[in-house]
Amino acid sequence: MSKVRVRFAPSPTGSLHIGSARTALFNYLFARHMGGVFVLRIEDTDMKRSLREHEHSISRDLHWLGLTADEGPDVGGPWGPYRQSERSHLYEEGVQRLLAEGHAYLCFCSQERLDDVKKAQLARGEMPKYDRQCLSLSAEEVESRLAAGEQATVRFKVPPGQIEYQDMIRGHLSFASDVIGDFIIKRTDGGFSYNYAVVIDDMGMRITHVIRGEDHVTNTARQLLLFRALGEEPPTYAHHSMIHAPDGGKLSKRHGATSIGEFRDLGYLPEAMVNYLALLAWHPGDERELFRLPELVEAFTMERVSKSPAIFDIDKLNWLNGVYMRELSPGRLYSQVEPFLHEADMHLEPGQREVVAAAIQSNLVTLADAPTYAEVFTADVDLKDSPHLAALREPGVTQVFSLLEEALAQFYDEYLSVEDGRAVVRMVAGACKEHGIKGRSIYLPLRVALTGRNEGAELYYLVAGLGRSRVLARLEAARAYL
RNA sequence: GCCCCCAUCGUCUAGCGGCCUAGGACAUCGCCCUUUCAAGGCGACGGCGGGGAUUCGAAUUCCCCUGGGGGCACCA
Repeated sequence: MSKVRVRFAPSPTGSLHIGSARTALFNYLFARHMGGVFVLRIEDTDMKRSLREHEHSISRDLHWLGLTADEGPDVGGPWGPYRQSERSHLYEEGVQRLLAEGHAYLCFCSQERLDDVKKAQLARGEMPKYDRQCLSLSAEEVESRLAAGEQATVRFKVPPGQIEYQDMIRGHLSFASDVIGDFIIKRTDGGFSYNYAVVIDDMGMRITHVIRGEDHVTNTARQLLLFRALGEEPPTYAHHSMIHAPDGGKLSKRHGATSIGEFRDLGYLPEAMVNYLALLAWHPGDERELFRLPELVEAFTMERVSKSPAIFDIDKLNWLNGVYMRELSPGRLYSQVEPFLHEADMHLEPGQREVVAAAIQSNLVTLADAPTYAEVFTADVDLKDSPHLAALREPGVTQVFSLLEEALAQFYDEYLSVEDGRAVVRMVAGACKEHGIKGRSIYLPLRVALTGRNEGAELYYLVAGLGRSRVLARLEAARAYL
């Protein structure tokens, strides 16, 4: 059996959508699992809407997800070029062959006539399809109209019969070919249609498995017919379901983020995206839920891809994002979170970075939440704005403040490690116990004095991450409210 | 209108004729841990769209209905 070759074939008319990203993921997983090759092909036949800028952003997003292609416009490969816009000669060759062998014919119908025919068919309740007006044109007439400078398209002559194939996900699929009209394969502007170009490319790039969205199932019939006419063996197809919005409809901007780039900007980790997208239509067969890319490669099989559409659920993505953020070491978490802090004009001292990262780690849903939780470590606090001052008026608080000052005096560095922070708080608590000072005079009062708030990270994180001078200054300021 | 696909908790899903009193995860709620917020642990709530048929037996097979989605371009 020949080596598996799959392709992900986006058209560069926008950024990478999460639906396309999942298609790319399934292609990647199948290829890697089978020890095959993952090809990236750019479908830029529509010159009007295709932008090189979009191609780059798609590549960047794929790379961010870890879905690197083995062959493609950036890395090359033996069956290129990998942009449809650079493959015109191959398409032309095929068109000439189809024309010569009677599988295609020239059509001179105007757009207006085509629209009228379609309208009439729709009115009669028929499936709209080309009425084959130009199929019966004589060679002489074609010749003379061409000579007269008339514009023509090339249409594929759809043969009668039944089209059947085995879909890896959907099983046996069958279409009557008379429901599809003679479709255009070459446009008047000289460009080639999607359904045709795809066949020439899948053929030329030796693609063995086509894994794509369900929106392509009816295209498959056309493509299969083309393969047959060209005398080539078609690839095996697998059509996965689509991603729906929470209301069951199409996923659109009004439901929030829809592109991979947006999710990245919102502070989601690629691990979470990959894991979530995989789980959206695939199941490992056991009860595991957490999968990084290599584990997915290992476990992925097409048999376990679901047929039914899935609704995008931000809550589960959020949960996964939290899981992966909590797995990061404080240092790595800080570097992930740094751009978001800077974006919020928040700059942490080197000495406090890891402490702060550790302090806020369990609060984060996305990296973008970091400034909200880290703010307490950098912002100035004016206690007179605090609604929690009553907490300071517990017996013994003055003494507690002094005990903290004393404990802190044993350290020289401005910022303490989490461990030293813990030790300081332990010292204070121990001394308080000796002096008979109760907990309610310790924890809340200190928290309010240091932050003005009544909730937040553990006290030892605050002590360590705030830094000696800030802690001492705030205790001093808080004395005015005792 | 015509063609194709899909259908288990709110959501993602397990289930491929008896292991189902339908399992897991997210969300929700409760308890525990924590003198705070989270995180974490434990638990609760919650589902086979409807109707026929096959079978000793159906969430699982078949048919119809209903609902949802996709397609029907000189777009990809």
